[in-house]
Amino acid sequence: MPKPTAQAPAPASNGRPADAKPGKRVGIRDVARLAEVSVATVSMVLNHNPKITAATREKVRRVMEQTGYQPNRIAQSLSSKYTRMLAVILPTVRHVLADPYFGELISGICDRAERRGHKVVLEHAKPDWVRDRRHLELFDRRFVDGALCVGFNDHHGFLQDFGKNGWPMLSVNSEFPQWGIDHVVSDYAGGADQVMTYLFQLGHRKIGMVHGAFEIATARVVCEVFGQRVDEAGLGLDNTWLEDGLFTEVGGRDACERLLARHPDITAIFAGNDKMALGVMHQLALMGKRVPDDVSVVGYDDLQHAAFVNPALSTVHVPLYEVGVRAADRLIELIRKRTDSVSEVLPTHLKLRGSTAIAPR
Amino acid sequence: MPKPTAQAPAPASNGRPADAKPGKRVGIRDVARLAEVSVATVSMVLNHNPKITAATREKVRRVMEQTGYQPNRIAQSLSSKYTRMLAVILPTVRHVLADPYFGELISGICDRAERRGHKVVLEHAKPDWVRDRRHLELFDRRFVDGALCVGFNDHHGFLQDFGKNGWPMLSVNSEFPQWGIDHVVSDYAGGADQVMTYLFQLGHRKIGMVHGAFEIATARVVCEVFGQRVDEAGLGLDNTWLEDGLFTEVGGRDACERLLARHPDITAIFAGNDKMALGVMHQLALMGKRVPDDVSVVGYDDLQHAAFVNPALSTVHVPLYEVGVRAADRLIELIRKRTDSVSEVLPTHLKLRGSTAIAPR
DNA sequence: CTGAAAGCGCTTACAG
DNA sequence: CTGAAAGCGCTTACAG
Repeated sequence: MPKPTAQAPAPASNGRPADAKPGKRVGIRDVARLAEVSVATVSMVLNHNPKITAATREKVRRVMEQTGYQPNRIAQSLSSKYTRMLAVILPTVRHVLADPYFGELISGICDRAERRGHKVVLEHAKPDWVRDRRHLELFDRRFVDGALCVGFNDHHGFLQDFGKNGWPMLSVNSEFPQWGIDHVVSDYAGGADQVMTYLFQLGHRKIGMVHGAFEIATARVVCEVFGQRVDEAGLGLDNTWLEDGLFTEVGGRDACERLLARHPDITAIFAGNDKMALGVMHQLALMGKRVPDDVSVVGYDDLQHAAFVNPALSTVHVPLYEVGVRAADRLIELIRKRTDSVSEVLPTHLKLRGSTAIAPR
Repeated sequence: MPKPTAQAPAPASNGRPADAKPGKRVGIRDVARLAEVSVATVSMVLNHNPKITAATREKVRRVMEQTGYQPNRIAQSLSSKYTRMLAVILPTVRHVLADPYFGELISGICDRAERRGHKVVLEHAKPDWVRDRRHLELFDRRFVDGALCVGFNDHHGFLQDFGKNGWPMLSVNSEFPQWGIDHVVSDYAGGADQVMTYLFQLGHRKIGMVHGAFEIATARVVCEVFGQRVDEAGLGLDNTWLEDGLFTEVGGRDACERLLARHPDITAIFAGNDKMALGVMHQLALMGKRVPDDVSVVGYDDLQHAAFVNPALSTVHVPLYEVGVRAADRLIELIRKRTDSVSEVLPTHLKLRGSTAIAPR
């Protein structure tokens, strides 16, 4: 195995210029001295203050480069208003971090935060964490400038605490109209509407809905759209065509079983997320129903996985990564007071694959 | 929907005591004044300095409680040596954050870090991030006190930079003997050994190995154990019984196909991780082989998922969450100089489920 | 056991 | 356009 070369010529990028006192990191005053300007000037160069001449700026820049100077961000934060840190707060669901839904959102958040010079700290909102008001401590003790909350529901009343205390917080891909919380979400109603239009076009009239928990606003929205479209079409489908699938594979499977027991003539099932849709497909296979020949299945989310099942799942594409990106952007604007309220909706669209077909007969 | 009560009696935990100047947060000097001690004393109470009398401590504590005082951690960090932040550095693999392997590790890290008063910041080691030496900036600019690296391999030479600069860093569940990097890992050799012993006991003699990439030390180790045990047993299995499965489902599937094309009489397949094992099982089903009647399959990792496939996967349990916990613990010790070198190995053990059985014939 | 003072390394008015 | 000085909110020797 090739041994790595022990030492590259090593530029002064380790923070110790040849001409600095040994054992001492180079600070802003070293740079000022070497560049023959004041520390205020160096600071202004650092902060892209337009008052500085191009010439001075270059002179200072050169010294910073030569000395490998890196501003101490702790000192910067103490003097300035910002920490340039964002918190991502997650609920304590087992394996949140192993869930592609969260993975996509967080990836988007991290990438954009990084690009805009912010770091991301991860927090789990455990019951005692909230009880001890650690969520406020995040701001009170100046850990972060803002927070992004992902995956919470109506039972998480603590979300209101941020706004009450004037701290920038954004809910990511879930909304809380009852609490007036800023948010960046995707268009769940629009996606559901497209699904219904599409199923009608295919001739489906006996449509079941497997929904997620109603404490989640977006789940309610999807159900409302379902109910509305079904009523408008005069299909006469009552509540027995809706089942709670708990947002899980197993829940979806069981919901499907109940649905078919009641309505063996069902020709299409709309699931509130892809996980439940996979559970539904699993159950249909067990019951000897072919997808899509006998029953069409539509999911919601468009997780990576959904394209690789058999048949590939028709679903609503939710731009999770992009939602994360926009959320980071908007939170930073909120922090800088470039805006004082965020309510952004990103479009969703139908992703047609193999699990849907014309209604039988 | 029940409206949340608008306002609880609200203790002074919002950081603004009734008797403080309005608009000003309570600081250490306010506490000192109200408690009739010096700021030094308050600071010492804050830091559990044993020199402080119980009486004084209580007096100060009471004032802190009444005023809702929270120390500004930016100021604390500037004055002290520590930021109490840890970085978790991840490779740029698409969907790292949606991978249960990483999810478990990171959960362990976050939980323990939190318990020990540390926050976790997430970093993606993109090529240009490393090129711009942002990994060193993490320390140079005092973002964190230490770093935990997860999921890297022999191509990631930048891992050596931390040690060269004296920054605390730990590799989590991967090791780099060639670079002498501190690590907390699980016992891959031991697990592989148990698998081989078990397969021999079941009477298997024609055993195939689907391994992961060799730039990962643990993958090499598993293969070495496989080769060694097979040689010791005098089975005469050459390299044609090994196939690279790329650590993915699809890779495992393809590797299985190649293996069976060459050795149709194979009775057991050992896969280097669960993902590949699932791919193997998938392929076996396609080829009309029954698991475990015709071919036994063993995985490695024991991801949540492995217990829920059909038949449930026999695999090596890797205590990922616990590895994360220990890594956080040891890193903090490294930071506090309680130790100066970490090389910890957590035990693995066989988890027997339905995918293994006595060799046919 | 406690206090007065210096200092951590920056930014930000305020002068010039 | 640049500089001298105060200040951010703590901790840490150093006296007493």
